[in-house]
Amino acid sequence: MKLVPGPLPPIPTSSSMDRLALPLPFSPDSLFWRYPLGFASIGQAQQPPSSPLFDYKSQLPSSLASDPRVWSREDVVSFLRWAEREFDLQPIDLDMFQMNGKAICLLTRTDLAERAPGSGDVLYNVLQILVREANSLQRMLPSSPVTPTSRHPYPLSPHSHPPTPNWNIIAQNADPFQSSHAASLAAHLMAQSNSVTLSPAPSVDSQAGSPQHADNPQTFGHSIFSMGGSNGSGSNPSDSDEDGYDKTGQSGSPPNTPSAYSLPPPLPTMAPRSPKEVAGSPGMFKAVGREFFPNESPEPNTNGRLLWDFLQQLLNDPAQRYTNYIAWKNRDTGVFKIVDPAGLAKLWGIQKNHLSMNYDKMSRALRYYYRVNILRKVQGERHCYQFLRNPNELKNIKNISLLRQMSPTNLKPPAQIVPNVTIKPEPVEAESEANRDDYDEKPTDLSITMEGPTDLSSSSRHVNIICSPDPPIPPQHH
DNA sequence: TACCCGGAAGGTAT
DNA sequence: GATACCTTCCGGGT
Repeated sequence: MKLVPGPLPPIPTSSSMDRLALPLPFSPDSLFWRYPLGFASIGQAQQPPSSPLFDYKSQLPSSLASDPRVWSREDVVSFLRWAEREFDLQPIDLDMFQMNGKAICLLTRTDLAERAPGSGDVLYNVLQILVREANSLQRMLPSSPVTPTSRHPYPLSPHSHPPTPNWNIIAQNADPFQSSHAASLAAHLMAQSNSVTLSPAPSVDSQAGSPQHADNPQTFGHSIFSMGGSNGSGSNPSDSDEDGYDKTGQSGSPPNTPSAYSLPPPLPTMAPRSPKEVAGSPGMFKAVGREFFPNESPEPNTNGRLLWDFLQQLLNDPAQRYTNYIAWKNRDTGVFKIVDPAGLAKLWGIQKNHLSMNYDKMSRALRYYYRVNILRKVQGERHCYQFLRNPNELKNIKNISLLRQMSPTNLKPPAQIVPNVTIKPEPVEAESEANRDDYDEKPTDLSITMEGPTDLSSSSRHVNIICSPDPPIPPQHH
């Protein structure tokens, strides 16, 4: 029986963080992926390395990396079993910890206590110490121009390491995002790192064979949102750990390969939008892009930086981890509902590095789409919108503004292809029918040849659609 | 109060 | 510099 690690300075917590940590698809993983500096360093970055490189680290199973944030799901299990033994903890329900190291590190003390009654504090403290030590070591590494955008599976050894961000700056000029700890964390880190760049998604193939994909067969590291939701259903943030890199810091994949973040396979990556996003990591995105999104892809890559594409990615997440935020009401007709407007806006804000994003602003962007016939509002239903364009079509239209002169294609594919995602909070069957009618009332361009699956909105399915230009129609708005 | 709308101005990237 | 695509702010309506 070891001494239980003593309490550490608490990291900021809030109900939002708690929410983030567990029930929401917006899992902590994404934050680490995007802001891999590590939350534990926030506010502590200026501190000297904390505890004496504590014993636990040396006593950890040899298979475990020193930095718990790089642990895979299996590593987490190993750690928990080790902790059980080491600290004579009550048996831990491993099912409650179907997550990778990054995810478990983001759990609050309360979260851990809930998942491991009687042991949460111990686990929390051990993890915090490990994280802190890892941070300390990394701070001591020479800084590099590499943007913190990249993930940091760096080995803790100072002798071999991939590019390392300057950890010292993390705590400076913090400008907390008020609404939630997660957002605060994002704000902190983004303010320091300018790194909100979404990593490219590994190819589906790259994910194959990974045991963690059982519940999430298609992972693609994508946006922050694509990370496994820690909703208890086994989000698999750990995917990235095995697939994106190995723990030695060597990998065929770029270090920031977030394979843990799952979004539909052909989903585009979020390309850096600003030079500063890539300034620190020359070649990073190019390399990644080449790896995961080879040029042979016939599909224009919108990279998830466009709102409609972003929404599509969330809607079409194979694991349906974002249905707490946005979900199809009728996938066939392109009708979806924003289940959590504020949360979705937050995600979008993080995606775009606009931390003050809210639903009001995001909805303004959605209304912008009215003009170009990408979206329309489902009348009478709050937070319900309808895609008027197939995503493939959109991606193949170089100039979206041209859509102003094009009527919606109004695809209405056979309904049997893709099961609709039902919105959990409220039954929508009747609404779906209503929406279908609503959909039908629009002038419909049927001059479309569809081959293969006729999923209107699934960007994860390659639907070859030949769209003939539609006769101009009067703008629906304006 | 929240949602919804759309004008206007501005920012950033291409 | 032009353009696209928002972002931000706002006044107003429901």
